[in-house]
Amino acid sequence: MDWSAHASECLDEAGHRSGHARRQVVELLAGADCALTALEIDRRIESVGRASVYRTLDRLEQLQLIQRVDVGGDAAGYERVDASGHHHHLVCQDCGQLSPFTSEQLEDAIEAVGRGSGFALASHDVVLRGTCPGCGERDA
Amino acid sequence: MDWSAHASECLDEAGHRSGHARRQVVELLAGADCALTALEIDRRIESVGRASVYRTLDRLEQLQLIQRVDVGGDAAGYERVDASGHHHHLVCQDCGQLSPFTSEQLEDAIEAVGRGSGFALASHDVVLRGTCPGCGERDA
DNA sequence: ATCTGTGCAAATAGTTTGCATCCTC
DNA sequence: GAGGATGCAAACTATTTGCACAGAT
Repeated sequence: MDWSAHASECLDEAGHRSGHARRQVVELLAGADCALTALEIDRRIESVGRASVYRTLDRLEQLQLIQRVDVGGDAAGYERVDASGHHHHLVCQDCGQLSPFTSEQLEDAIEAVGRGSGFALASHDVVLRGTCPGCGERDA
Repeated sequence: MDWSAHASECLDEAGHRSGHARRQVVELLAGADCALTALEIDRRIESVGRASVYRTLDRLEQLQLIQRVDVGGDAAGYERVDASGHHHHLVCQDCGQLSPFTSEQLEDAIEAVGRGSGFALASHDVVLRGTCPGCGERDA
């Protein structure tokens, strides 16, 4: 089952109804490569009110079907949470492009911090900023 | 030399002048335990316009004397960059408290990701969210 | 039929900008 | 004295809320 079907099911089980706005937002997120901001989503979908985009994102986040990603810009990004894999983000300071990465070593280190801190960790974000290969070449 | 003197010096060298607002913002940040938002700073300082707070924060960030910290709330936090040490943040989802931590293992893992990605890393943020020991106890 | 989802418009919150004035160098 | 720093108020951007109505169950 793909994410969009899974998301719809979870929303239904949580007692939410399926409207036209919700379907479109879920659809878009299902096909997205990486995080999208609420405004990007709103712009890409005709005939859906901005408020509905925000409300749908809230519900999805509450159910942990999507995750908020703060990469330092003005607007918050949202991307689906895949059962398959958890990832983090590299942000290019020049072109603004967002690329995902994974690192077991990193996850291990975070887990160790959690154990040492006494906090019961629920989630975590890692954002690396720098110059991507493409932009680095251009400058050189 | 403490941070506030260092910051003033850097600002001067960058060609900025020292006014009453700048002095107060630097002073506050120098004594802060962890990140403060622009609005917190504004509220804590009488007789300084909000715009001056933002402008001073911009200049400090540009010179890398402070660092912006996004912990997921609505407002961005700012905290001084100490030569001594670089740290990250644990956020309690219940009480909202922010605590700093350091981890060499984590820094190593990040460096490794940088090498593997082709990105020239400039900076990075790590935010861990969970329940702090105090709030965990209270719930139990 | 009921009660939630939706769209619009207005309200809010954080941040930025324009401009006249003050004050540092 | 010149030019940056400051404060105020207005502008802006992202996000939230109130409300009437359409639509899902």
